[in-house]
Amino acid sequence: MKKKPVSIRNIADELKISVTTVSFVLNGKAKEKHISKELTKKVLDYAKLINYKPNQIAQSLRTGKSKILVFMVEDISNNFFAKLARIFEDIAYDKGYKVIFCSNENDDEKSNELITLFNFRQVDGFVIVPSPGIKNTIENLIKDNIPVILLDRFFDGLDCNSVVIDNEKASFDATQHLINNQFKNIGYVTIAPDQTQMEGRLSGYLKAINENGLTPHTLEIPYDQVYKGKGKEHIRKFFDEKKDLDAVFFATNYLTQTGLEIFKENNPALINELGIISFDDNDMYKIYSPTITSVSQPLNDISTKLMEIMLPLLKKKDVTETIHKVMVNAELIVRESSLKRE
Amino acid sequence: MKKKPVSIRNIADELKISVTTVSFVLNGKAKEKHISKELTKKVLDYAKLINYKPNQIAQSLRTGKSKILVFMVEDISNNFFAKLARIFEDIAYDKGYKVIFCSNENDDEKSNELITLFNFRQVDGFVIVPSPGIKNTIENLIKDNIPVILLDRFFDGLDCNSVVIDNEKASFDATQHLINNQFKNIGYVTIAPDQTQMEGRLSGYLKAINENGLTPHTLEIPYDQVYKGKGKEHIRKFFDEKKDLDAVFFATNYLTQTGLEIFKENNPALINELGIISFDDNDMYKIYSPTITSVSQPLNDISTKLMEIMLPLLKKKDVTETIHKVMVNAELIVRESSLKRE
DNA sequence: TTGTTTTACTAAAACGTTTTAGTATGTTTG
DNA sequence: CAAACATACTAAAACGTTTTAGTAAAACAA
Repeated sequence: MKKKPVSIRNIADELKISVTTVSFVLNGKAKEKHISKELTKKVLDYAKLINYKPNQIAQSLRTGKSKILVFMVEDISNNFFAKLARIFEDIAYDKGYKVIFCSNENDDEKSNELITLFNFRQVDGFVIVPSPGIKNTIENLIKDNIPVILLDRFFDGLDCNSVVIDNEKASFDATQHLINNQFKNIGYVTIAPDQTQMEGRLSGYLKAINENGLTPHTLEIPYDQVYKGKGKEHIRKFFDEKKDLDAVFFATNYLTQTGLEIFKENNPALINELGIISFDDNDMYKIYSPTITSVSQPLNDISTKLMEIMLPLLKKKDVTETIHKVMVNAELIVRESSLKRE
Repeated sequence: MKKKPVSIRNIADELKISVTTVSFVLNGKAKEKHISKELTKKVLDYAKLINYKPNQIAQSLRTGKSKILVFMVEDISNNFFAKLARIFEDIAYDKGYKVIFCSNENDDEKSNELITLFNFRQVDGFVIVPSPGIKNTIENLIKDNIPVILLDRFFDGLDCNSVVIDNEKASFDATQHLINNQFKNIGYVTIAPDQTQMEGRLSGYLKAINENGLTPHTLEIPYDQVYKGKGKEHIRKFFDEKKDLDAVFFATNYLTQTGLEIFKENNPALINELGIISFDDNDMYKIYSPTITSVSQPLNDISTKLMEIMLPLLKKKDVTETIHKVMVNAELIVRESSLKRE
């Protein structure tokens, strides 16, 4: 049966000293607390011998720190978030933190529910890909002095740490790249741009289109339509109506996949003429026919940045002391689909 | 600044009763402990009013239960595992459990490290996709009476709960399907079959080949080669040497992607003649050209089964009382790549 | 009336730590 | 030679629960 793990008490009893002393030694405060070298060594040796590991729960209760971080994304099974999570996980474990992942489906109610749940269960910090309507909840977290970093998108007018990519620039560059490759009628398919990341992507596209004196062709699909699986119909209709498009820029990975599905069904030949760029990369894009050009977010940089901000934040008494708003650059991975082909 | 959350003590003080009474009421033991209806109602109402949420850490310390489950897979950013995780997460939260995901990279050392870490941090249960050499560690967990369910693969001769698919059947059916479609020289590309799931897949293939009087053509890539990125070279060499193959069955998702990459580079036309089946589905397979036939694992069934086994296990005093070894059937999703095309 | 049972509640211990506020020595210092 | 300080350690409280082992009063039984 389950054997009881050794406690600090066992060590104290065995060595006939107090738990206080053992605790001091184990926490590296031997010097500061004037514990003699010999005793310190004895404690350390014995602790090692019996393979003592502190009970994290007891530690948490006493210190108020759980050593747990929450990493809340839209959908953990989405390739982009999964990859991010994987890297974040590695760094966190290294630093002695556990990570709880969860998916909010970009839904406010679910977001609020999860945040409340975890906040009451005393997690130490949050990384959050926020759904559109939780500005208030985030504000309250900050008021409660809980470390929060927003990821992928943020709220205008809210002073909160964030790590995002420069969506406007990435989108501008991608669009300009299509234009440089002789595409003239470039469509843009997006979900409703009511969040900062989508707003940035749209304005980057429009800026490039305008600067080059071209005409914009945009399709904005309401978010609920996408989740109801109606996205495909909208996109199909868009292409039916815009017969003269020679290129299309999909603002998310999911939209690209839906778009490719439609091309395959309706007009397989088209795919080899049309210029195509996808926001967010996918392992399969490099082996598709044609290979698909994509805007790739630097996953490693993002995760590393998140931790660089989070770790000092966890130590602070006042999380509003310094706010970091980090913007990293995405990379355009040029493949066949964005080049004029004969 | 951070306001202290309300505790059971606040309720007791406010209502001028003991914490014991409050605790009883809050735990639904009012009846059993003879707390009067009126007082019970008063407590409940007041708790609701001040939005009391118990401190989980204190509960954990007292009860020895953390309400945390560990879900350890090979790589959480792998589509198959990510999807599984997502479903498991949902069910777990529903039941009041949090889930910590982690990736062991199919490496024994990393597996052992993570299991030790979490075991000492008193998690309530494990779902583990085991790396090849941790039979012993798993055995020890069971001896310590910790709930464990193995996922995707298991160990021969170890009495441990497990949820796996019927790999042999799935693989046999897939191979037979190729044969039924007039393919005669069917190659099989796998990583080293030293784990039960790979063993099953290989033997299913061989069985179908033998029953039909065909010749097997197998490539077994050692695991370390794959992780070193040498997988591609092995596969390329295999196809160079086996010019007469008319079909190929890839035993994992990753191998399929590598294979497609090679076809694309070496002989793009081939891909439209060759019979191709992939073990494990991918969102992109249905929009590839040709669409790729795959063996798809029933993610929902698997996650549901895991929870069905886990929940009662968490209540038991003796986890070896009943062992569940569940085998679910995979589904062959037939697409263009496995049909003879002209 | 006395004893037993039931009802309605509570005091205090326990979980395993950390930390505050000590004590009892020995060593300097003026 | 007393006062101050440094050294080496410890008792006990605290974190917020759950649970055991009660108690006091009311109800019932003989």
